[in-house]
Parts: sequence; structure tokens; C-alpha cells
Amino acid sequence: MSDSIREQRLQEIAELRAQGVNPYPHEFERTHTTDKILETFAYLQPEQTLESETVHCAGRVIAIRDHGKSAFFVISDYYGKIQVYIRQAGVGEEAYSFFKKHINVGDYAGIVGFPFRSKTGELTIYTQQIQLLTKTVRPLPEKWHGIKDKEVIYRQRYVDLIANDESMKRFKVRFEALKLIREFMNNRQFVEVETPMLQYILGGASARPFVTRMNAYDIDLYLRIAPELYLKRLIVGGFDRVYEINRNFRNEGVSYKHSPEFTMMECYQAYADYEDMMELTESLMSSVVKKMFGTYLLTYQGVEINFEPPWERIPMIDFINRHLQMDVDSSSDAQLLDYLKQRGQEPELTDRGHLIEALWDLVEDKVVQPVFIIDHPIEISPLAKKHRSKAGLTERFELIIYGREMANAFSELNDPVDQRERFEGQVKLRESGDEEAQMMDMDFVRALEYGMPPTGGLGIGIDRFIMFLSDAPSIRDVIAFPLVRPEMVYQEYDEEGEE
RNA sequence: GGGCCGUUAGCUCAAUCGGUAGAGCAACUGACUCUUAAUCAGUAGGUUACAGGUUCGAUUCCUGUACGGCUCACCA
Repeated sequence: MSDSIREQRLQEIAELRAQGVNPYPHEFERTHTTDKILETFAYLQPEQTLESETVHCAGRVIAIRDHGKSAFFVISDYYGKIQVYIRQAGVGEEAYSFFKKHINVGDYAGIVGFPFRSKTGELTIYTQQIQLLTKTVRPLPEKWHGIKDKEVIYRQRYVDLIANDESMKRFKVRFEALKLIREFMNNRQFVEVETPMLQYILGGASARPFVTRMNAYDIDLYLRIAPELYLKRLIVGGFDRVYEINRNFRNEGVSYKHSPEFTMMECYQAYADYEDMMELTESLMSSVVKKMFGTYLLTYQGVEINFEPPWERIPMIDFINRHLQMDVDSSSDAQLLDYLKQRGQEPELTDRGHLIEALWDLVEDKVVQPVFIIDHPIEISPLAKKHRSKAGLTERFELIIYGREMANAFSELNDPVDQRERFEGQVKLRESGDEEAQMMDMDFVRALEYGMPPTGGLGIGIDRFIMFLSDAPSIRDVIAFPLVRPEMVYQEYDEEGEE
């Protein structure tokens, strides 16, 4: 049978129970984690023992080197790993033969012993007592190569985390970075808030939604594509600085940089504009990089990226002019459209703003180092305030790193009449078949009519930021449980149910 | 959704031109009281993803399906 090792273990577990041994005991009193042992007894010299100290440590057995009447094995916990020495003379014949028979690689064990340093210089625990803490049923992947099958890596992340140190390290980086981001925002007097995930009017972004059903009210709801309009309602209500770190859901194609559910941080700051948000963005991201690595430089997929602020700021039109050797402002719409057609681009919407956006798409991948692309056309920025001095443009920026959009921000539109007109423009686009155009949100307009102070808003794609921090090639590598097609596990369950 | 590629033992990988499917690790039995991917001797483990087809004979060639990867389109 393909599950023969599993069958053996299940049988062994039954035998242990018959002998009165609990293969899943309830507790183990741990005095030392592995890193604490290594740190506390680092001073021991080779062959020096410290019988006066007793340590209780526990972890998963990840290697056993058996020498007959003695053995070395290695246990691993969240903090690291440590070698353990066990000999028949040290624990007695009965305990030693239990160890040899019933403690396998993969099992959890608790050890009581004292520290010493081996002949070859490795700090080791000399076992006085050993206890089986959890019997493992399935064998672990091979210790040397780990697990390489992408399907297992994404579908059974727990196996990936057990077997692949780099993967564990990557998620430690993710959750450490999230902690640092929250600390930064809290230090700047931002309040962490929560807004609806289930919404009946989509807003805050342009994307196709997931639809779900609420039985009690007998209505369809959308999983949110962005929290933006609710966060701004909090500013209307009197909150001064708010942020939310949470999931957005977009029913779009999946790729190495797109996941159907992804984590976004959005924040809003009263009395701030998009220039303040640029300062916030570069301070936040650069300080996280600095705190984690001790330097502003990091290497992503072999390319060095420098997060040291300040970052270059360049108007979108200037960037297009620079890289396409053209002059957008002195070109007519027809000339811009011709240029795009020559490049094989056929934009669906041909207003000036969408033409400029299509040109931008041609040059976006020219960006490697962090750059703020600023002052976007009004047609593609329905929630951003008109530019204070440049007609047809808004006070908006996108942060681009390595050709990827990392953040999007603007001086928030707080004029209710203007906002209503923008929504109406979006509704027209929607009616003419643009599925990604935004919906009219009359309650949001009503909120603005009660008055929102001048406000700067910002959204940062957290997963993409973590990709840089952990040198991950795919967004799936930084999401612990990325969405994968359903697996036929129920078949296995049914088979067992009949046994 | 389109195109290209992949799926062999629990894990990592072999298998010539279409000719009995192998190795290392893990498992099991045995030897070994300071090892570092411990070592040594032996045993067992396979519907070659699934369903068809071609053939005397298919892991190998063909078709379809499932799952995955890359890529294009859409999006952040």
C-alpha cells in the first residue's frame, strides 16, 4: 500500500495505548527553548559538562543518529534546534529501548537533562528523562532536499513550513514586518480601525467583485474590493488619523503578483495632502527595511533596491515624455491614439486620461528603484482631488518599485458636488459596458455633504512589499494559505469512513 | 479564458531508439556508547496523475480529463 508507513504508525499508536502509554500526552513543562539553551550555555568548552543545571526542552525530532547503546538526535522548535545525546547508561534500559522503538523522526519529544559540549564542539543536552509528546502518523519529507513540489508547498503549507527553512523564514519576515508597520502607524497617532468586508455598493477601486448571498435580508452582497469609502466616512465622523490592515477581494486573473484575496493597508490623515502621504510612505517603508536588515539596501531577485529616502518624484506625463521621447502636452488626442496603435495598443476608452494611462503602461517597467509617479489624469482618478495648479490632472501618486505598483494615494476629493459628478461619469462608463467602472454611492456623497476636512489617503499593497522583504518571486510565497483549486480529499475521507 | 511545459516509491530524482521501472533519504530487521546528510549488512515499498487509443509489447507515441508551473489578456 502507498500508505504503508502511515499504517505502521497507526498500528504502533494502538499498541502504545494497549501498553498504557499515551501517544498524545496533555502537557510538558518546558524551562528552556532551544535558542535560550544555546545562549545560556554558550561558554561551555568541548567535553565540558554541567550536571548541576537541569533543562526541560521540547520539540520535533528532525534527525536521529543511532550508535547502538547511545544515539544523537536533533530537536527543533520555533526558535531553532539543538542536539540531544541519549545513552542507555543515562536513562536506563527500559527508557532507552522505548526511545529506539517508538521515537521516530517527525515525533515530538520532551527531554529533561543537562548541557554539555561534545568532542566535536556542539552544545548538546545529555538526556536524563525522555517523553514522547506527540506521535506523528505521516512521514516527513526528506531532510536534505526538503519539499519542492509547488502543489504540496501551497496546498499543505504546514508541510512546507516543517520541511523548508526558507519558507518558515519568509513567514517570520512577513509577520515581523506587519508588527513593525503597526508600530510605525501607532507611533504617528493613527488608530487601527475595521470597516465592512461585506458591502452592497462597491467602491474605492476598479475591479470585478466576488458576489455572495445574505439570507436574512435576502440580498446579494459583494466582498469588498477596497475599504476606502468607509475609512473616509470615519474621517467625516471626526477621526483624525485611521488605518486598516486587512484583506481585499478581487475576482480577477491570478498571477505571480495578483492573488484573489490580498492584504492592503489603507490610511487617511486629516489636514494632509498627497505630499504628506509621500513622506509617510517613504518613511514607513524605508524604516521597516532598515529595522529588519540594518540597511536601506535589499536584493530582490538579484537586483539591488535602495529604499533610502527621499525617493524620486516625477509627474506621469514627464516620465512618459522621458522614456518615449515625445511631448504629451503638445500632442493631440488623435496623435496619442496613433502612437498607441503603432505600438499595437488598442485602448477601449479614448478620452485623454485613458490615452495617457495606456502610454504609461508602456513605460511602467522602466522603473526599478522606488519612484513616486505623480499627478494622474482626472479620468482615471475618480476619488482624487483636482490638482491645485494643473488642469486635467489630480493630486495623486503611485509608488512604483521594480515595475510594480506598490502604493496608490491622493489628496482626497472632499467636494461633494465634484464627487457626485465623478460618480456620474463612472456610472455612464459602467452603463456603456465598462465592468470595472465604479458605482454611484449616494451615501458617500451624503457623508461628504456633512463635511470632510482636507485629507490625505494612501493604500499600500502589503503582500507585494513583503515579496521585496523576503525576496519572494511569487505573491503566493508570502501568503500562508493561497487560494488553490479544491482537492479531492473527501474521497479519501469516504474510503476511511467505510473501514 | 488563450498558449507552452510538467505529474514515476512517503520525499528528492533516474530509466538509451517503444522491450522485466531503479537509486539516495525515510520505513523495517540486525551491528555499533561523542555523531553532524553518522557508518555498515539486509528487507520491504509502484494501477509510472486519471481515462481511452496505437502496438506483439507503452513511464516512453497519440487523444481527452484533473491538478500544478510559466506566460499573454484583465487587474493592484
